[in-house]
Amino acid sequence: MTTRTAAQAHTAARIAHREHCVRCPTNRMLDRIGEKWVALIIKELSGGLRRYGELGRAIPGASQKMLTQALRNLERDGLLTRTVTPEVPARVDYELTALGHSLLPVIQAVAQWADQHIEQIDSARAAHDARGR
Amino acid sequence: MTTRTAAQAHTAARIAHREHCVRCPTNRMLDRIGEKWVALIIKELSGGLRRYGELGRAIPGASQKMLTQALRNLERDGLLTRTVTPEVPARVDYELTALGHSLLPVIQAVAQWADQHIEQIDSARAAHDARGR
DNA sequence: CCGAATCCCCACCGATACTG
DNA sequence: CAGTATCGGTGGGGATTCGG
Repeated sequence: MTTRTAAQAHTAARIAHREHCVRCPTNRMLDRIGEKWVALIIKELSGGLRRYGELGRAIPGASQKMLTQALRNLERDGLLTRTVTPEVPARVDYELTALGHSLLPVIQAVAQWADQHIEQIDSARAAHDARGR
Repeated sequence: MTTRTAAQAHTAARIAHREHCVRCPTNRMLDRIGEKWVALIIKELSGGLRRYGELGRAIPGASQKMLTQALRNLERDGLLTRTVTPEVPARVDYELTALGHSLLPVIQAVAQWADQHIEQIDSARAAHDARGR
């Protein structure tokens, strides 16, 4: 296409640039940590090795599918290990790696900030909603 | 329904419990921070007051719609202020509040961890993919 | 007991066009 | 300049069922 609108050219440039933004380490990790149930899994695993069923019971909100998916992603990224013990019934244990442990302080920093400021956020939101409508 | 399967009862219990998980401050903040473009907006705003267009140019990946949506959510939570100056052409400035500034160290902690460990994660993922298939 | 596989919905996000 | 309105595609995530 030799002819295209300015809007299209602008859109193309934005799409190209988005690749960089999305691949930036900070955003990649925020995406990963922000995934559903990931933070809870890491926190639960910080107490040591856990069986699949234990995790499921510790995090009742997660469906089996989501729990498995999150665990697989974390395993893929080298944040935890998955150990299958072929006995009957089957037994699968999950445990944080060194890399996974190194992530704990970060998550705890977020948790601490959240606990300290959640009331401010709630009241700010309430005030904003009350004024706006 | 006086009669329902054990599976249904279990599901109902999980749904009820999920309410607690989702409302936990840590997860709420992770959801908020993990939202698209939020981290980038905060980082950009850490340099001081910015106009809407400046933010748009600084974050070329975000569409107007997403940028506006994210800004409105952050304003609602009291993390930034939105100031309209009625001149021609229109001018709207965004600026972090004290609460918003207090979030900066947390985001930087995540960013720092990501920068330091992104290579480990990439190599772990590459190794995992190479083995698995 | 630990998943894999399947179906399905709707929430999110992007593109485009229009307004004050 | 700074949005709002609207439409459409996509995929995340939940329920359910089947296998080892």
